[in-house]
Amino acid sequence: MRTADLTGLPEGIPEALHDEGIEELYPPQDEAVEAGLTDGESLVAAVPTASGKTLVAELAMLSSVARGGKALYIVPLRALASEKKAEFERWEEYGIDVGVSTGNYESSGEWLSSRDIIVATSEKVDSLVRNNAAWMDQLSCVVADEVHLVNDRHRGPTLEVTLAKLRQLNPSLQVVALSATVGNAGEVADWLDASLVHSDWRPIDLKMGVHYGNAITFDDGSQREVPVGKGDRQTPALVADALEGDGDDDQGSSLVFVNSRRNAESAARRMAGVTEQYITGDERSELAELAAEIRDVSDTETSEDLAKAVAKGAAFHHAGLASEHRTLVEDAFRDRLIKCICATPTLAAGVNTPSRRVVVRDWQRYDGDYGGMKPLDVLEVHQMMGRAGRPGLDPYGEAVLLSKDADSRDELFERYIWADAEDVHSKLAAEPALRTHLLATVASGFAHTREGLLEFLDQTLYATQTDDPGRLEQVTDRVLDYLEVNGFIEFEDQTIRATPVGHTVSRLYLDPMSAAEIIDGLRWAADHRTEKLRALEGETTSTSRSAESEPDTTAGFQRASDMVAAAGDEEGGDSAGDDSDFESDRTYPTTLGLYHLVCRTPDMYQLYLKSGDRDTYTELCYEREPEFLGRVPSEYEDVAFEDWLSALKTARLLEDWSDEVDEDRITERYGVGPGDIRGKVETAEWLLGAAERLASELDLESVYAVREAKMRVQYGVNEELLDLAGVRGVGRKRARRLYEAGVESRADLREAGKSRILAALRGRRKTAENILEAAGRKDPSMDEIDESDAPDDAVPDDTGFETAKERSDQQASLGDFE
DNA sequence: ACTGTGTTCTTCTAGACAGCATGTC
DNA sequence: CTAGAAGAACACAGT
Repeated sequence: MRTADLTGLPEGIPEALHDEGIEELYPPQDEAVEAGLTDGESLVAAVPTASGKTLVAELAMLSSVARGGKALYIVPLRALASEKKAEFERWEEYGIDVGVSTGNYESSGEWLSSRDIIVATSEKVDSLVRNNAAWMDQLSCVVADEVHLVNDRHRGPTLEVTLAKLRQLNPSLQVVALSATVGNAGEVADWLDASLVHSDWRPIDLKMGVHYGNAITFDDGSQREVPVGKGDRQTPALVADALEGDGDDDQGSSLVFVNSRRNAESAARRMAGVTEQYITGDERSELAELAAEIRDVSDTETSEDLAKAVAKGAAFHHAGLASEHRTLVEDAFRDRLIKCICATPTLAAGVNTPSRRVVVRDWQRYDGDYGGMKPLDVLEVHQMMGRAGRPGLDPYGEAVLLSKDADSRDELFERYIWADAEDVHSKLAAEPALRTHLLATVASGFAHTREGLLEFLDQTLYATQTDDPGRLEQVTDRVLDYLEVNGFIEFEDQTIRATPVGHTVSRLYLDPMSAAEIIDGLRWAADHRTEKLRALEGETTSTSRSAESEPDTTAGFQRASDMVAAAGDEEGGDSAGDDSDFESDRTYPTTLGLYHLVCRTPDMYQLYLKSGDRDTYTELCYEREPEFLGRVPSEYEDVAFEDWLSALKTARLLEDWSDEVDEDRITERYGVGPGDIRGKVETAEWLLGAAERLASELDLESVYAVREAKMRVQYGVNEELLDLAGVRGVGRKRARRLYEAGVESRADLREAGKSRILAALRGRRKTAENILEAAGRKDPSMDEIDESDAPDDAVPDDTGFETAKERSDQQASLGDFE
């Protein structure tokens, strides 16, 4: 079918498609339209990546909007949300408004109700449903991208439940599910009452093969000679070969998939030696600029290593990178500046980065539960291989697996090249999944009885797949029991109701188990407050940081210790008995205690204990025993002790971060990348926010301590900098510099001498002006201000509460400010 | 003394969603 | 039982 003949789309769109060069629909797209895609019919499209799935989605959404509806596009990753948004925004000139909603980003401007197309992650959609977002019932079309993720143990159930809820809200909803080619796409289609388009067609040919000896053998029987130099260097040979091209061909980029971060980094280092020989003079200087940008992102070893590789035209890519790093690398690869990326599976599922050649170097990955190296799923390998072939650049894409002997070559053909992808299976019956979703289902009124819940669950993929409905019932009963025991729901005859806390937990998007842990911890703290404060007071260890000085901080910001008197006659303080008048300047619970509390929650992904860590953190555990909220498990008897230590390690990372320890040092100390720090901090921020909310709802005096802990991770600063760091344009480093220069608060920013401020900001006039403006200064202009006019006493020594060591720590961390 | 090469031993392991509420003198 | 690569540490031979 020709795009010009499409009907039911908003005016001008068929012509616009034509102008984009899309004159004819691809066969699978054609099939989709035949199946009623533009008439509001539901559809499951199981087709390879890059075979025009997005257009299928667009046709459905646009026609739905043309009929006066509203469309939702569900993505699995935040990064994909912004990618899709950018793509859909080209319809804005035809009157289509696009909005995004993810945890960390929401479209500016009008509220989402006014948008025609909304892009969101599945969790965000779930959350919006829980919070009864106003526009939910206006939806007429929902697109679920990468629907095969229902197979995912952790995140699959969310997608599944969310789709079920959306369909229950609007039974005539058009559901368009986009999936990779999976074994049982038909089952998914049955579940969604949708027709199925199943196809292996792709616009660019994909040749899959195995490299063994001195040649690649492809699935079409052809061979390509790729001699390997001595020393078993298959990957470099393949990367070099792709760059040689076929003469008239364009230089070919390569994507190399490996199974660990370390392997990605070391492979990139080696590939840099190859790509280096194929870059032109112009490219070299562009790459040098890019390398400088990368160094700018973060001042860590990871960043430095990446910059070094990039300068030579190669890069690595994994979740330890800061997201800015990832974007820089992905963009430069798409612009053909970077010739080779060595990546962990992040890249296979992430944003679109097509490549001439894909090398799947490692097809096994360590799996602790499995007990060794586990072969990757066919689906996963297919997704990696599907990245081969750049539209408009390559005549075909090549995906190559590596083997060292003839046997494994045959095995690889068998296992991955000739094989169909596995079936997807709902993971909904797992207890952790049901814990959250049953509570949410009750709390947001989708069901009020046990039978109602089971009826609702009957609309999920799990129900269409299972032949043992009893199992779901069993787990449901166990979970309901758990939820009742923990006070999140209550039974009244046959009806189930969410308690007020239950409602809050559901809306906060917490795993009920996390909420229970947090509530227990905070209550425990209330009960043991005096006793623990005494213990802490008796100590003179180096941990007394939070016991200092007057808070000259934000208005309305109260110390927990200020609350003691007020709390004296309240419930929370009572259990401490007659001791409630115990005086202390110390904040309780401490930040470490709170960080540990949220770190041992199932919503936090903990750091691994490496060799030696066990001893280090066991020692730390005894040292700071009074700070922990709840009983400390026994080192010798408790199996949970390991986990508890991992949580402690994670909590320590957060403590370092909020003690202004330099990023570089943190990455080194904990063996993580800059991206990991950001991730942990973000999660902690969210969980502490939730804890704050719970504490205030349960009338626990620890709200203020929790709030302080949250703000300190959020900005990554000590308490005295909280006010400054709240100013836009002032981060942890600038805040510390300003403070050291005697500018200690937002008010000081408005009043202090400009030359002093300018000097503290290293003479950056523009940033100084922006900051002053953000702080609300009337005359932010830095014209004619000379930083050298700053008075000599620019660094008043009023930070006496710090130990000498901490101080030098901080200064070391500031030395590299830039 | 320095350097290159081979051998053994230790170490370590992918990814990433979510709340809330907006600001100022 | 259901791992294997990287890199450090070490040993040794050649110059």
